[in-house]
Amino acid sequence: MSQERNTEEQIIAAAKKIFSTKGLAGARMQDIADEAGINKAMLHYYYRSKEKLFEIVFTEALDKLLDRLSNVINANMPLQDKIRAIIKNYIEGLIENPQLPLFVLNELQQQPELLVKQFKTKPNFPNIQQFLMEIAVAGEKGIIKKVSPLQLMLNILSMCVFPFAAKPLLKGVTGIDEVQFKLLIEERKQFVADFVLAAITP
Amino acid sequence: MSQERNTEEQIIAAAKKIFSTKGLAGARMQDIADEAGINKAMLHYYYRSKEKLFEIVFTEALDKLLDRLSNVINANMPLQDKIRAIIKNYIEGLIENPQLPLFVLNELQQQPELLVKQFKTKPNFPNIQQFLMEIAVAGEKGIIKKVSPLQLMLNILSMCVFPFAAKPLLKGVTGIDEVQFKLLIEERKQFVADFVLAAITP
DNA sequence: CTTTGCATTAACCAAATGGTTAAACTGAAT
DNA sequence: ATTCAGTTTAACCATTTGGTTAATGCAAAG
Repeated sequence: MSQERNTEEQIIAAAKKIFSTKGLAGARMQDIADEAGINKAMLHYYYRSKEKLFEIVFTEALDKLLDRLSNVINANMPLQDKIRAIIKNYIEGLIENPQLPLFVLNELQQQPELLVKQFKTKPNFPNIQQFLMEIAVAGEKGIIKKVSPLQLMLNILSMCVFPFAAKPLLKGVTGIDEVQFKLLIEERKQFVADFVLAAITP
Repeated sequence: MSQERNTEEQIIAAAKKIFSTKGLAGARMQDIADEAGINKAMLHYYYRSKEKLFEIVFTEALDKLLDRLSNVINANMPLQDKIRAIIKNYIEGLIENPQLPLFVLNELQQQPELLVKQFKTKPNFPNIQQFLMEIAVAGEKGIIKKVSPLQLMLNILSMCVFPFAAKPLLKGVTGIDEVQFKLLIEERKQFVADFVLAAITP
């Protein structure tokens, strides 16, 4: 009985929320239990330890970030269109999970091994090499300027992700509120795409 | 006697190192004491509490980030040159403090009030409005394309800062090592500047 | 030499925290 | 109705952690 939702799922949902806002070190098991509306002991009953629970949540988060890339990065379409698609797709994904990047980036800096673990269990990460090659080839063909593929990809990613990571700073420095922030992000899908294409069009 | 360096300074240096790598929640007072080579009680003797110590370190870090911007952002030179200067200057600053952005961004998300506090005590933060106006004017004059000044500034900042925040991810995904990473960053000063100018040149 | 004021340390403390345990509850199968 | 398995809870435990205290060290002033 109790809640209609499965307890395990509720725990994961709660853990996701708490971990992604407070981080591994800052999260308290009690917080997660409260958020899930259950007893603290349940957490250990279903998931042995804080670390185990964290790993599940983190892996899923990182997975979501990488999957979002994979979907478009190796699609079969002209490079320019693909770049537009990547940017649109990625920003839209981040709108749904605004605090994901900072969470993942931060935990990854403190435990880089987590990435290795991810690759071992989920080898379906985006085929970046192929995408980089595509950029190089397009450069040779004169479809776009000759540019360092890695640098270009880094630029694209940077412009998509950074605003979400810097949200509080951005709000504080410019004085914009939540509504304006969302508007800014919405505009950004178009702006960044135009920006990148303008930069690499010969 | 003891060490030649002032104890207070040693504490701050140690706290800076520990806080910026582990964050407020993850840092242990004992770690800081060990790093400084002193007794834990000394930390409380000189700085009342963990929070007080953290605030000093954090404020200094944020200050450094913002100051670095201020220096160039309102200089008196052609916009194109200024953009080049900002990018070069900012990336060089980050090379010296690679983990600063993630530290500041992360703590800022968990306690946005820290920004307000900063503004109260240090009103010398970069005059962004003026810079944005400059971009708008340059757009009107046809010196650069007409673009959203805020979006442009965000793009520039993103491309400078993000690679440092995403360092472990970048290393893990591309397989590059520390040397190659530094090379990549070094190249980036030029690349990002060219990229931006190409994007906004009419 | 003694005093004085700051610096330093070891020992200690209370609260918080991750984790455990044993008992109680629940609903289905016998 | 009883049993039985999985679920849930309250109470408890050991360790960690931020913080305190009382005693000691020590260099300069008297």
